[in-house]
Amino acid sequence: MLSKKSKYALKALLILGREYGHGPMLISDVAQREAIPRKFLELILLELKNQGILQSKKGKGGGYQLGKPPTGISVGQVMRALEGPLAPLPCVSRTAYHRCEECPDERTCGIRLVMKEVRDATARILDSTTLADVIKRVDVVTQGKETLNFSI
Amino acid sequence: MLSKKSKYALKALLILGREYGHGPMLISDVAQREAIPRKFLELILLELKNQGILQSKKGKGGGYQLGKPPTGISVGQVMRALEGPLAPLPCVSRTAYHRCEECPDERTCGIRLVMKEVRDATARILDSTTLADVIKRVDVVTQGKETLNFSI
DNA sequence: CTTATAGTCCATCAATTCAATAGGATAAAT
DNA sequence: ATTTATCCTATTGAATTGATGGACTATAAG
Repeated sequence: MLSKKSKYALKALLILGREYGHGPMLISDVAQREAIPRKFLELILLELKNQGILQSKKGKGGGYQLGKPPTGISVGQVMRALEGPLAPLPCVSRTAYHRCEECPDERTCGIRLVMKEVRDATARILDSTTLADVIKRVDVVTQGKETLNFSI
Repeated sequence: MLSKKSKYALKALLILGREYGHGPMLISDVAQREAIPRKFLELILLELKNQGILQSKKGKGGGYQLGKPPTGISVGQVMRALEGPLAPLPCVSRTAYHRCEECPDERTCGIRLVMKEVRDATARILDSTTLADVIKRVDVVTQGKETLNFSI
């Protein structure tokens, strides 16, 4: 299950993605808009900044903004930054491989064979989906919904 | 990351899968073969039994065996039995759907859109892979390895 | 019917992780 | 200098994870 931390992070990044190009945004504003505990969000955004995903500015007129355009930040990148490797086993991670201590022979481990497939499928999706993609898809759905409401 | 519980469970089930048709096997034997803490494995096998995946017999000549042939037990089924839904969000689970409390509108949630893809991809793999499939794949690899060693 | 065998069940444990909060330090703008 | 806002460290309570101990129950064999 996705942690609240990651959920909050993605929500925040989607907001900052929509705001991209309009200067920095306050933690408090993001927190309020998404009903995220302010102090908790502070930690999350700080971490994302230290991972190079966000930029920040202190003092008046300060706040947070994306470090790159939303087309350049993938969901996979965000989740790895906060939760570590996407892979269900360390021995099938591409970005953070290390062997399972208890595994006598990696090549003949059946669990590994299956989990490798899962990790590849997951990475294929999350690494190819950018914040911009998500925003666009939400807009399409939202648009569709509103049109539907109007037509009633 | 896969919990040790699930890892132990799958290892045990793969052993029991190979042994299928030869009567019950002792917890202690399974534990020893895979270097799993005996008491911990006891809990796991009991849970798998209560979930209908395993059968047990008490007393002398007793032990555990698969409740169905290894072709009839999928990895997805095992993981759901022990860890709950495969889905990264409750709102994208098919087998255990319930909405995210904090989500104002499910239809327009971008995170949901992405995570639904992940859950579908994961479920497609894990639900279509049976214990028998895993065993067979391991045998193919093992066979290949041994042949390779012989040919040197 | 007694005994050895082997799973069942309950309770507890330490260590870690998760979610959240608190408060002072630091940097920047007016 | 003061206000604003992020930065950083520490702490907390609750839940989860991984593991262990011991008493109880069912069964087969003698």
